Amino acid sequence: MKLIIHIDLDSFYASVEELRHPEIRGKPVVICMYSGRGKDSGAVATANYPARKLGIGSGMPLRTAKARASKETIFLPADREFYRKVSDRIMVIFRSYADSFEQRSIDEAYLDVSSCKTLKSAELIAKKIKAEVLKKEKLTCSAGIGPNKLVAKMASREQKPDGLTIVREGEWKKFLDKPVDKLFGIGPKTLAVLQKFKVKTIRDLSRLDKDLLIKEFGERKGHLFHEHSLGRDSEPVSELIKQQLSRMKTIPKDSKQFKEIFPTMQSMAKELHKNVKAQDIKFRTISIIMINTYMGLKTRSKSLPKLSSSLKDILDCSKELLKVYLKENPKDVMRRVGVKVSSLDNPEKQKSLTEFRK
DNA sequence: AATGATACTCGGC
DNA sequence: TTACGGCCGAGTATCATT
Repeated sequence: MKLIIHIDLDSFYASVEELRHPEIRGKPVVICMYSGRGKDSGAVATANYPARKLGIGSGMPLRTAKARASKETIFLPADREFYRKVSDRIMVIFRSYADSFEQRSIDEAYLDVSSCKTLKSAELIAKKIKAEVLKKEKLTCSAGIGPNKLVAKMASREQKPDGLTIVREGEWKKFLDKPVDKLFGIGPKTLAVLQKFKVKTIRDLSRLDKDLLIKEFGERKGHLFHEHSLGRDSEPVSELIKQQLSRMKTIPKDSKQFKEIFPTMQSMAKELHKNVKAQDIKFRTISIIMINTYMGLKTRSKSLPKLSSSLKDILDCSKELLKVYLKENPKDVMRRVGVKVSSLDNPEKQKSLTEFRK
């Protein structure tokens, strides 16, 4: 029998800041991503629980968050390099308890612990992990245990913060009455389509004809939505190999002129290249990403004849792509721009290839 | 028919 | 003009090449 643990850190960024600045502990704390345009331009990355009580949440424009804030609410800029270091140490702990391991994001991971055989011993592992993270890093996490990744993930969301929720095989029915957009993978776009078919709950989705789902969402997604609505998931827990790296930034002011846009793109290319070097990655495809004033996303990309790791390739290519784009779309006014490398060949990939051969 | 390149959508944190 | 970050990965459509 499969036994999967999903575990994530509770309001991670905010919790880390509360540790660094003991004087703000217990107050509402909002971690922000600033765009650099004026002092209230940006969005909320994480809000701690006292801030959530005020109605402040992730993804919210800073304006809105400030309007809802109390006098004592603390706003801090996100310091992702620092959070990354804390995360790396915690992931080492998580990994040490797993047969196989999959880090999903900076604060979240799946652990396959099937070798424990019993639910009881899986529960013990989860408790041990939580205790070790609390002792070593003074942070709490919420964990879910289930027979597959989907159920484990849904379970971990049940009790937060500092929760531990077990969902046994056959207990999926607990989730059936929840609104369908609580199902992992269903966002606003999918919800809008499902509403046409009067689907409100996960149960409604499970009763919808599978062929209809495939017709609406395509083969792969349709199948997945059907399986997920029934609490089924056959995805293995396995190390993710990096597919792409990118950097983006809001430009100082909206513009359609190359000379005002390119400097930001250039500095993103340099930042990106630092990461490429640090991780010893080679790439073949270079893309530019642009978001215009209507928040529409545009991308243009080009593949090189062979793998590269040079900054010059990134710079030359992005410069050319931007020039061509602006020439072809002279009316498009840009707000944010970024650079991405993909079609990677990195050391992780080499490792898994060797694994495969033996 | 398979593969690759490109542009775009969606969802999550 | 009253509106918003910076990432990540998976998937789809379409076209070109082989």
